[in-house]
Amino acid sequence: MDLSERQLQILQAIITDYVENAEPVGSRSIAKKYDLGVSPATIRNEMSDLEEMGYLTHPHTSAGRVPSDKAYRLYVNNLMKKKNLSARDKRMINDRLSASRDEFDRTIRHAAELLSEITNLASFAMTPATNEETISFIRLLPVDDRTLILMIVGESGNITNTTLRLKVPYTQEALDLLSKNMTVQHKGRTLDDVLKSEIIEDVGTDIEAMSSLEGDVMPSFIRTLEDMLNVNLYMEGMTNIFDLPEYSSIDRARDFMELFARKDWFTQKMLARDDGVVVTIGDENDTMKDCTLITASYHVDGKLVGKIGVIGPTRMKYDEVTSIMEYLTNNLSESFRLTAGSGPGNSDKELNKDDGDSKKNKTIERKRK
Amino acid sequence: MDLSERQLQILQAIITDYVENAEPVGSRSIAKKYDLGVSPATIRNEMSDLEEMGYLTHPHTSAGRVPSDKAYRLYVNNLMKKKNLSARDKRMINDRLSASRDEFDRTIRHAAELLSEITNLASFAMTPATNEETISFIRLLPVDDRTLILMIVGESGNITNTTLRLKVPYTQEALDLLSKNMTVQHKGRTLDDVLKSEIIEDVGTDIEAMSSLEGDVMPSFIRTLEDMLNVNLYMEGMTNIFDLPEYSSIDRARDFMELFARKDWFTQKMLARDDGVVVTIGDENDTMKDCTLITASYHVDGKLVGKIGVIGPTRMKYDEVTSIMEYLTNNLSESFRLTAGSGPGNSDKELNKDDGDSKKNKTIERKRK
DNA sequence: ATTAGCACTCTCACCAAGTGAGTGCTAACA
DNA sequence: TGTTAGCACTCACTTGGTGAGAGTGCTAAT
Repeated sequence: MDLSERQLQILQAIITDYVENAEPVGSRSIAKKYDLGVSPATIRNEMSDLEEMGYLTHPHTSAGRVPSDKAYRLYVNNLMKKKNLSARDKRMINDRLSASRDEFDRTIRHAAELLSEITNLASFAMTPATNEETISFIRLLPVDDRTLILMIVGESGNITNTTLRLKVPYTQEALDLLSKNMTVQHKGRTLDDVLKSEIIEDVGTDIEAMSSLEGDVMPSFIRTLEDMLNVNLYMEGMTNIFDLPEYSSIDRARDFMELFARKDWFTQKMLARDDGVVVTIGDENDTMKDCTLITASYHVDGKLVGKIGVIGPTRMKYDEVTSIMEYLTNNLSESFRLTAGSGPGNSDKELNKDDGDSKKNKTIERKRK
Repeated sequence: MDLSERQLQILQAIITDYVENAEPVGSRSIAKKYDLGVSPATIRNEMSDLEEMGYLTHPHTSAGRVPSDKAYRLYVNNLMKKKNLSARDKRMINDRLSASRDEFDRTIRHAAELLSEITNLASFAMTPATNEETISFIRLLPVDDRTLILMIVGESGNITNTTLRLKVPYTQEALDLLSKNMTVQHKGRTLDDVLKSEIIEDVGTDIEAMSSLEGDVMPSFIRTLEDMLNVNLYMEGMTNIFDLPEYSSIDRARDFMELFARKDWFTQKMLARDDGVVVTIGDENDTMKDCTLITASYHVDGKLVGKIGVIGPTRMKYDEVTSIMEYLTNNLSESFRLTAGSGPGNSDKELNKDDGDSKKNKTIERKRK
C-alpha cells in the first residue's frame, strides 16, 4: 500500500528531526516545527498508521516515534535529495587529496581521514582488489652471483619486485631461461588464477641449473603474488562514534570497536559488496545490525576497483554522506586516471608531469596489511 | 624514611588484593586473607601511616585503601619477584612465533597479538628503527630502456628496491656511473644522515645524460630512504580494555582509544623510550596519566632495535607481564639472530636452512605504515 | 605496642511520590 | 468524512528519604 503525500511529509519530518536530535519525536513538535497545516491530533493519527505499516517504532507508550530501518530505506530510495557539498568540504577534498596525488597508498589513507573528518563518522578506505589483474611478464634480474631481483609486471602497469638471495650461485643462462619460461607459463593469467593452480608445474628440467634455481625462486614467487593480491585497509575516525548517543553505552561502543579489530574479516566483507554507492541499513547488514554501512567505489584506470566507506548508526545524514562519498570517489577516480592511467604508483610526481605517455608511468607498490 | 617489614607486607598484600579484585581493600579483609598475625586495628594504623607517606589513597572516608602510583613503583622496584611463565604461555609463544619466523613483519604482528592474548591487555609491536642503519651500496639495474630498478642495500643486509619508469630512455653508461657515484657519495652514512643533508648535492655533471638521469632518480631515492626509515606499528587487543572496570565509563574508554588513533605520535613516543624492559606508571607518563605502559626491546642482529609494549591500567600484574615480555623479546631476538644475523626479510625459509652463510640471506622489506 | 569496641561517615540500593512528555480515544466540528 | 480539541492514561525520569553495609578513626583497656 502506498503512502499518501501527507504521510510522506510527516515521515520525512520525523526522520529529519530524529536524525538531528537523536530523540523520539512527538506529534506536537512536528506540528510546531514543520508547517504541515494540520494539528498534532491529525499527525498522531497518521503516525499511528505509519507505525502499523512498520515505518515507525515506539520505545515505550508515552515516548515519541522513532524511524525504523524500513523508513530509512524509503527515505534513501525515494525521499532523499542529492545535497550540494559545502564550499568548505569541497575545498578540503580538493586540497588534501590533490596534495598527495602521486602516492597511492597515502592518498587512499588521506581519503579515509577526510571522509571521517567531514562526516564525523568512522570511515575506511581500501586499496584496489587486484585479483582480476593479469600478469604481463615476469623477469629475473641479476644483482650479483647469488642475489637476484624477481619482478612481476601486471597488465595494468602494476609492478612488484623482491630481492632474493640464494644459497648457491646461479648462471645467467638459467636466469634468462627461467624468466622466459615463467612469462610464457603465466602471461595473461590473473594473479588469483596462478595462485589457485596450487602446484605451479615445473617448467621443465632440461637444464639442471635451472631446475635448482626454479626451486629457490618459486616460494618467493608465490609469496610475492600473495602480496600483490593483498588489499590494504585504512580505518580512521573510529573514536568519532563516542560522540554519538547511540554509542554512549559501553557495550554498544565495545561491539562497534570489536568489529574493526577483525581487519581481515572486514576486508573480505567489504570486497564482496557491489560497486557504486551502496547503502545498507540496520538489519540489511548481516553483522552490525544497528549500524548503517555506506560504501562507494573508485576506479583506477577503469579496471581496478577500490572501496571507501563509512559506518555509523542508522540515524545519519544519508543525503550528505552519500553526496560526499560520491564526490570523493569521483575525485579519486579522476586522480588515478590523470596521473596514472595504468595504475597508481610509488614513482615520483616529477616523472609524470606533462607527459603524453603518462599512462605507463606508475607502478603499484603493494604491501601486506 | 624507610618502611618497616610489616608495612611492606601490608602494602604488598593490598597491592595483590587490589590488582586481583579492583576494589578498595579494607583492613579486615587483609587480616583475614593474609596471615600477618595482627588484628585489623593494627593494620588500620599502619595503613593510615602508609597513606600519610603517599603509598595509599582513599576514594572516600568509608572505603578501603587503594595503592598509589608510588606504591606500584615501590612494588616494581623492590617487592616484585620474577614469575615463571605457565607452560601454556610458553607453548603459545614458541609455537606461534616460530611458525612465521621467516617473515619479518608478520612475526612482529604475531608478537603483538600474542602479547595481548596472554596478558589480556592492549599491546603493540614495532619494527626496528633503522635510522642508525648505514648504506652499504646503491645500485641501479636496467629493466628496459626506460625502466630501471633502484636498489639500496644497508650494512645489515637490509635491502629495499623500487621500480622507476622514466620519461626518456637512459644509457647503460649513465646508469653505471650514477650507481657508482651514488654509492661513493653515500656509503657508510646513515639513512638519517643522508636524508637530513637536505639538498643531496649533485654528483657532478660531466656527462649530460647522467645529469638528466640523476634528476629523475633522486626523488625516488629520497622517497625510498624515507620508506626504509619508517617504522611499522601493529596494535592489538585494544578492545581488551573494555573488560576492565577501570574503563567501564565511556569517557575513560574513549580517552584510551583516542590515544591509539594517533599512530605517528605514538610511534615517536615509543621510539624515544629506553631499551630493555621499561615500566612507567601513571603520572610517570606525560600522557596517559592513569595508565601503565610497559615496553621491552628486541634486537635484530644486535644492531637494530625494535619495541613491543603493553598498555593498561596502573592496576596490572606487573610481575607476570614483565616476565612475559622478557621471554617474548628474548625469543624474538633469538629468532632474528638465528635466521637472519644481518636482518630479517621477505625471502624464503627454505633458502635459509642449514646454511652456513645464512647471515646474509635475508632482506628487510620496509613499508610505510 | 596492640587490640577490642564503638561511634561515625559515606556509598549504594531501594522505594515512593511527583513531573512531564506524549499517546490514544472520544466527541464535537466543518 | 476528515479534522480537531479535550482529556484520561501511561511510562520514564527525577527527587528525596531511608536503611544496610563496609570501613574508618578514635579511645580505652590490655
